Amino acid sequence: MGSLTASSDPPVQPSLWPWRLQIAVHTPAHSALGDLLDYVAQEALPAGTLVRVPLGRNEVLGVVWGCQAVPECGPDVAQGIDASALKPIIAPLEGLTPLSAAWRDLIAFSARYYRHALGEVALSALPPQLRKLSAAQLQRRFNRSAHRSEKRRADRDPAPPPAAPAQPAAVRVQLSAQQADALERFEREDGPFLLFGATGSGKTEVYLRAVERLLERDAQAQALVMVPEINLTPQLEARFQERFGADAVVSQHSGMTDPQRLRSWLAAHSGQARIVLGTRLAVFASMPRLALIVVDEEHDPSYKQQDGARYSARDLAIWRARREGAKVLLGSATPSLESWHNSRPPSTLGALDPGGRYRRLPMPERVAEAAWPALRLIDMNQQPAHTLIAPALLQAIQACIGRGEQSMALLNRRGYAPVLACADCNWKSECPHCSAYRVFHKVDRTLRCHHCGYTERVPRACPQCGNPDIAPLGRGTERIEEHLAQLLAPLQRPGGGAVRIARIDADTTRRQGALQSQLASVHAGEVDVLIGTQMIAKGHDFRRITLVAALNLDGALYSSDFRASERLFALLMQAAGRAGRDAAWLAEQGSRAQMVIQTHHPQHRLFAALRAHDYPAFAQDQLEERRAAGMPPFTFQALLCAHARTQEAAQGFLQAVGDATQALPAAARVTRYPAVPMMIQRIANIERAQMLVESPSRAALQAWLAQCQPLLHALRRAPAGKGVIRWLIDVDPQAI
DNA sequence: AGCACGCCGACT
DNA sequence: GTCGGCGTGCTC
Repeated sequence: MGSLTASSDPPVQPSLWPWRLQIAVHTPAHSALGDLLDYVAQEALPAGTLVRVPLGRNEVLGVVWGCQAVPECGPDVAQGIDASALKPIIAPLEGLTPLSAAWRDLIAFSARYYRHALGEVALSALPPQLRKLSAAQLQRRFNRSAHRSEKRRADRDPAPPPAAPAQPAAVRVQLSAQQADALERFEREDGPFLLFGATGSGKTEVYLRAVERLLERDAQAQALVMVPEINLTPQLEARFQERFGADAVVSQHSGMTDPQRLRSWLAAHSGQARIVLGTRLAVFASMPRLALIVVDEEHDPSYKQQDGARYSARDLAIWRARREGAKVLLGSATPSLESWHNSRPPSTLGALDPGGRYRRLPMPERVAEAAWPALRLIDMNQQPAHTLIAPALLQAIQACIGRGEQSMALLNRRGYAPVLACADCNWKSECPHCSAYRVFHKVDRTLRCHHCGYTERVPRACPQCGNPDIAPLGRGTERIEEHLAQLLAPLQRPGGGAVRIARIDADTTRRQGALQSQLASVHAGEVDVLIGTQMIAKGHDFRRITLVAALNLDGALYSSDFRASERLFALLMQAAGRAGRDAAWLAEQGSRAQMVIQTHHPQHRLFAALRAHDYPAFAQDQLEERRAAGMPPFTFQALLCAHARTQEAAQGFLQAVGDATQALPAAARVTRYPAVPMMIQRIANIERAQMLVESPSRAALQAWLAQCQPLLHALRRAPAGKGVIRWLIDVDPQAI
């Protein structure tokens, strides 16, 4: 290991090297390694420097977090580690500005708040190639990207950075009064802001103008714009590039190739990219001159990372904006109840309530007089059992087709049917590895487990009793597609020819670019009826759809998940927004957009609020319920989860941890519930259990979690941890 | 997380 | 007789 010393001076024992560094490397919280590992170096390195270091038998990437001269740090900085055993670093990555203190603070906060190891958060926030490539390969990439930006600068000659709008002002749409208002308040007041804008009210234009003014005002400022899903980045990217030029905008999301990600990361890190567009992972983008963060569709659950390092990109965006003195703008037609509550005006909760910390910017009207669709509920209790599509809905679809208009049907399951069952012996298509049914996919005649991926061909007869009569139960997108095709087969389109039905869901869009091309064919009018999952309700601007139908989204209404109705309302509002976007065209057609919902609970208050497109009424209702029941946002939650060989081991471990926490000083203000199996108890033969903890005080919950973590490590080693594979903590869980 | 070491089943 | 399964332990 001494062979890598940089100079040719007589060799000095590494243990005598004058600098000691604390370095974050990729070690997850459950690995029981400390947050920072100590190394020695011959030269001082500033915090934020990326370095290669030896770890075990490997060479890994690390981020310098601290650096002291050895005489100053004393003998016991690395507790329990013999100072002479410290290894020397291999080398810093040359040609890269160190990561800023603000970036490191964001990482440190995220690690602390979500109870992850610092290094795990830091290293997973960096582009993968930084970790994977050798030093020489990286050097080449750095040089190339520096070269590119230099060339670009030279080309643009004489050229200050690309702040000037690429699009002439005359072409730009005029702002509506409410857009101008919102923008003016955004400029004048301090944030965070919640842009509460109806679907079609022109939120995107407000984002564009906010970014534009920022870039005009400050020749170096950078803006971060986040969207919930990869699918939504291309269209947004197109709009931003049209406005600001292709060079100014880069994207960051997990659908990009590794080289693309490295390039865009470097462009943002160097300050050369003025605008970063991305999904939740972009919240960690290194942006030295960050001045504005936009979180579009802030209510979307996708902002919460659900596996690995769990974090809420929306909440981190708020924190980051405050730390960096940037403005932050959350936008939604159906804000999360948290954000709605945080933006409440003073005194909604009583005379002493000072109101929320956010400013609410309302934009209630849709632009260009896009009308709201008329809402029609179909009571499925009045229909024969197992009706897939009620006659009234079918007639509406037929009428639509007759007028040459498009319709769209939403349901929440892909595949043909969620279960296959034997009528005789009660066999069901359970997954052998998970506590879930395998879904019947008719297209390729398979049974597929949507949790572990286990796939088999559909058996010819019941595997249990040999009965050949096995039947699908319930409905998925494939089945509705087939059913509608049968129902509509006799019908001719106005121009002649059969009705054209298309299906869009995770199965039809698996291929790269498949979604884009399918959407394009809908736009081109090559489709009469579109069937799909929630995917088609999000953000896509269908101009010619006049009928939106929700077939079976009911389950959410009386679900055990207290957030289910909030999500359903958002989905239905979003879906309603898909209909009748092109008002002029509608008027010309002499028709009106409509939304049809099949439901078993037509009396539910959610529908009354939806009919009036009255989100505030719905939110108030929900918030009162949540307050009475002591649920978020009036209380703060976390989940302790354990994965184990057996359910008993998983629950036993959590219970033991829970019992041990009783003695903790922080236990007083925290309510702890018993360990229970997770919603899907077993996935890929791993049993999962969880324990909910709750407190009216965020700080109390944080203190409790901080004290609990050492117990998790200790008990994992004790008899109580026998059979436990891993544990994890989920702060502010999405679903419980 | 990686990656070794280490102790038990079906194969050249 | 070995190749290889993943359980357990270690990394500054």
